[in-house]
Amino acid sequence: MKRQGTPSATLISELAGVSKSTVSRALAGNPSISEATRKRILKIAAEVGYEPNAMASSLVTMKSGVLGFVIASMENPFYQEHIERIARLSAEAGHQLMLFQVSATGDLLDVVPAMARYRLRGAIVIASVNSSDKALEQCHRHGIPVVLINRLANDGHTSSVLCNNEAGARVMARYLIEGGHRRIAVLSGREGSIVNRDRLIGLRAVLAEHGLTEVAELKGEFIFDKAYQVTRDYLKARPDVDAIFAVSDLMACGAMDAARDEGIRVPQDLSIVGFDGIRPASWPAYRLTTVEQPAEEMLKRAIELAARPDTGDVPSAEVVYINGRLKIRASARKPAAS
Amino acid sequence: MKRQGTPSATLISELAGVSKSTVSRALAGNPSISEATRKRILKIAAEVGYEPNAMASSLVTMKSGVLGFVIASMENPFYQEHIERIARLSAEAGHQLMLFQVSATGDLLDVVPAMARYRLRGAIVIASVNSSDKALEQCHRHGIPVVLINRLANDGHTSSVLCNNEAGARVMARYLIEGGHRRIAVLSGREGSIVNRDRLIGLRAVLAEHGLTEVAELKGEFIFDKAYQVTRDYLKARPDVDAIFAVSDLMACGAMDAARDEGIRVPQDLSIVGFDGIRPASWPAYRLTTVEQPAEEMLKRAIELAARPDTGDVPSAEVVYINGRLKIRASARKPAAS
DNA sequence: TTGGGCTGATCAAACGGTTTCGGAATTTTG
DNA sequence: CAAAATTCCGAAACCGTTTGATCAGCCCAA
Repeated sequence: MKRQGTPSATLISELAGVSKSTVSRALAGNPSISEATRKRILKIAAEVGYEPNAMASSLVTMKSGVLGFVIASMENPFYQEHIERIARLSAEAGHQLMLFQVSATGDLLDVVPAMARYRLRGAIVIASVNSSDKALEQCHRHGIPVVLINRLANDGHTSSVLCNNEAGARVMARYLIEGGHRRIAVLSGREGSIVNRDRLIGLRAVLAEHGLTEVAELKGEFIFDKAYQVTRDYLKARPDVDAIFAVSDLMACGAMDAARDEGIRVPQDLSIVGFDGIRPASWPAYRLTTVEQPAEEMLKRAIELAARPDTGDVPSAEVVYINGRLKIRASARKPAAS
Repeated sequence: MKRQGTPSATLISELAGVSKSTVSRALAGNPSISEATRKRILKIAAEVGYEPNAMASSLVTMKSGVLGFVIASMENPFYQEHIERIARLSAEAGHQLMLFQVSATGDLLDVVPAMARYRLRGAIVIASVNSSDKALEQCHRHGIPVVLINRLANDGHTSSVLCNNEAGARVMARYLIEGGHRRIAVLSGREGSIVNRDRLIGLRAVLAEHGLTEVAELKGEFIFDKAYQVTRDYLKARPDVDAIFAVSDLMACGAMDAARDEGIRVPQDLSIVGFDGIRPASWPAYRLTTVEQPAEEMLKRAIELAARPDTGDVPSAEVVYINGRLKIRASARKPAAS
């Protein structure tokens, strides 16, 4: 006897001497099945290890329980770290997660056909993937609600959940000011990125309130090596600078390494701060003070939005901002205790 | 007119004035469809943005194109870093990736029902997830070939692909010896882990060849903080030690931070080496010499094994070892140039 | 004229579930 | 005891594909 694969509901029905409708209802907990037969069916199903075929059911019910998660090949560990978080959260919400990867130079458009073929319930797209209007429009045509993380669309369909980057940058900026820093350089990311833009806006707003402007803008492009190199070059000339406000933790770590290699002590000679809350930033080599993105809440909201019950009407796009939290460690001089 | 969702093959067939069988065959490139109608159908399909329903086809063909990737909630960034790699590789191989997450205290068994419901083509399970014999047996009963990464099973069904941990440890050990190190401590991981065991075996074999044994075993449990703490405590007493052989990069980084915080210079006073090839280990803060796991090849092989064409017969389990590569950086004293 | 071999398309039956509708058996009610 | 209500279950249609069987033409040989 060669048993192969998972048994079907039909098999269960034969074993139990009932129809497959009954099996289906029994497993669904439909009250129109007597407790006795329900028990019996469940018992048999458990014995033979029956699991209903998810594809068959989503075929007939016309609804899918799988969410797409679209990532890019990227260096930033922020999203890498939270992929298991989102897997857990979506499992808790009763969804499966399917991964789609677009190359660094590619566009969301590259994976839309695959997403459509699997009739996704919804999709979550992280900031590092390029999502053209055309791609978003196609998703909409295919009936796949998409949620952008730390990015905005203006097509009226796609929702977004973002860390309140501007507000976070403000609190960090104020913290630096209170710590007595006045000559602040910024280590910025890729231009055109919302994350970069809003964090800079927040910083500059606070600086302006104090009649300041940044003393330099170093372009780190969100890349570790680039950030290291550019701040090392900058520091080599011993510029008159108090603090470096890095737009991401990854770049902040690069900057700290640059300072270390230049023999500049952090935070005694120079404060360095970041933004994101990646794991290595907490290591003793860095002890980076930063503002942490509330990844858990962000992803939870994103999942909710991506899996919104289909109300027939076109659900309007939502944009939700969630505040980050200042995490004080040792890489920046602290305000005098008051 | 409210169009919702992706059009079906039936719609295409009506638009083209043919039967849906013809549509199916046309898209499949079946030669029994004339070039003229094939062109016409393809054109219409493209116009309305048709994508075949993957669930419907896998329902009838009885084969699925989705691979499971089972991860654990874990600290080790090694697998985090390569999740996008595996997403890319499986896309190249024509498969989709579905993510399953088991909690740190959980077992593969927790996700087997979900895996079965989606009738996975195969599954790849990384080392940090606990996979009980029962779980593996259930996978087999459900007809899901599973491939373990850096772990072994002995049930005759599940394949494994591993870095050749023992060999890697040997080359690292020889490198240390050639560098003049004689008093070597080991910073070990969780006991019972194959990775830990084989790397220790490799190290000890080479030490024995030179009439040596390790001067201490520090238990880091594969956890950064633990590794930091235990080596810091160890170093505090200024033991007579040449080098620390850490069983993972993550722990090596922790050890380097401990040395730094103890004012011990690396590599002048102490060499520290790791194993894995995680990103932060390459940062200037560490410049860790290590042996890199050949993640690309390992994952590629794993995908091949997990997606092996179903030959009807039970495909026998395979175990493949792939050699790692010594990556020399600055955290260990180098052998004198010969 | 009959028949055989192609070509190009259609029919219908699966695949494994869910759901609507209806029906038999049993119980409650008049 | 008949009628009505209730309980429990089965038959069949359907979801969107694939595929084996079939079939209508057409060309050509016998």
